[in-house]
Amino acid sequence: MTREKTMTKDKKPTAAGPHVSSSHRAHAQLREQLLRSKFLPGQKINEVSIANELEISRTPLREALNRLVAEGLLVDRGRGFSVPALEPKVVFDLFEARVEIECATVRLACERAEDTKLEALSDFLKESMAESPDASVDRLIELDIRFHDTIAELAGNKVLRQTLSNLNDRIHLIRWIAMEGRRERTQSQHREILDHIRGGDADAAIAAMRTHILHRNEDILEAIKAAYGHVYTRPPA
Amino acid sequence: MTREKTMTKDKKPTAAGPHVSSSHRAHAQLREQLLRSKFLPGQKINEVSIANELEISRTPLREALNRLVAEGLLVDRGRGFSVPALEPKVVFDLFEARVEIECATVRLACERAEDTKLEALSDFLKESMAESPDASVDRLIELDIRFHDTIAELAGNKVLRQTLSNLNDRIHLIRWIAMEGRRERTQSQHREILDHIRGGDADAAIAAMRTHILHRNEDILEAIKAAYGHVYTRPPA
DNA sequence: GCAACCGGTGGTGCATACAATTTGGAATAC
DNA sequence: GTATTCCAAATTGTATGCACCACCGGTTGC
Repeated sequence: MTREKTMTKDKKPTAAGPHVSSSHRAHAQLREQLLRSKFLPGQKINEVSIANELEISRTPLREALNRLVAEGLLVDRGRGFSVPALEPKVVFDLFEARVEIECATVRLACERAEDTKLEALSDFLKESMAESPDASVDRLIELDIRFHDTIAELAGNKVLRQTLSNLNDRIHLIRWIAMEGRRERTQSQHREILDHIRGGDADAAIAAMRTHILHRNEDILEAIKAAYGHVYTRPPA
Repeated sequence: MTREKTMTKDKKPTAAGPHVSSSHRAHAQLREQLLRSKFLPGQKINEVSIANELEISRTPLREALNRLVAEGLLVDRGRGFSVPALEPKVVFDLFEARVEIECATVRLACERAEDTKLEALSDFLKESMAESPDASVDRLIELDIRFHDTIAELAGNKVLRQTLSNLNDRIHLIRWIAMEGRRERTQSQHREILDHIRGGDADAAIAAMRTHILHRNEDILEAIKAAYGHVYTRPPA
């Protein structure tokens, strides 16, 4: 340990906010790192090293790890934790679940979305399209997430929105991989979906959403393969 | 504390199995108690008293609590945990999410269910109907859960199945309340849904499922009210 | 050479200690 | 009687210590 034996007051070195607990920070940071694939699929989690890195003790760290397990971002191995492996069947299931819930969500959004919010979303899409040609993949994913999350918000169901958010976290890497080579398609499909919502044509919106989301098993499998290639050739950073 | 200061070996007093960790047991037991409404909605969780009751220390207990928070069975209050309140809007959202996902699931089950499994489910329903007239509400809920979970199993998507399981946990009390006075209806509706699945008529199966699940806001609101009445007049046991 | 022991080392699961903060209530003032 | 202040007890968040266990390299026996 590089820290003093007993610390008096140093809860949140970064800023002087209203105090965020160590376990909450650990949860947020680890979630971020997992989305960014800082850890390899299937890799075992070493609590001591991560605790040192985050400069906290193992107790709050383990609380964060337990939450991440419940969220499906980590796996409980009976003794210790690990990063979920990229099993094709599981990834299929995740994408299938996402498609179904996302479709139900656009349908609800068609019924409930207020016009002003739809206009705001339209504006957002316009800006996204202007920016997208030379944006980084990270940025594209960010825009993509924002679009879908906004629709979930318009649907007005927090449970569905939260569920989708969780599913998206769990397939973040695959979505990231698949985003390359789909920059254009993504944006125009978003436009199409939104237009159907604005037109109140739920069936068309659902159909567009269904084709928009990665759904063919071959596509998903290809993305999984590319993900392995990406993850195992990345600089250790 | 009633226990000795240092304990040597007493991990699982009940049996001599392959050792289940304290936090896992705590998670399972607390989940059970939460489903059975041992704690009132909105009630604060006292870690010390529960730790004593479960005869474990606060460390594994808090790990279990953190998992339950991620599962939506508890709420994080910044300082400490509490049981979610019975807010109508949230309950609506939970039921709506359940309906949507359950419908998507029957559709998949229609496409994928093997005939032998469908026969088994049919047999199960037959037994249920024989038993149901004089079964306890607990038993009825158990049968109900089993029916729906089997359909999710037939759909062959573990993520959807797990998601449904979680949603059902979170509305367990309301379902329990609503079950009274629906004993007959429930069974015949199950029969109807299954028959549609066997007939391969996805649309009919979905329609039946939609009407089967509590979906009218008035019905849900009424169940919420009854739940309050039930919960606040229960013997402390 | 290979299999079976075995000492040690790293890592996890859990109990406990402790500081900080909140809560409850008694004592006091008005 | 009500409001206020202040102290003690209760409660949470986190660090630390320890016991147990899995793994691993080496040594021994065959």
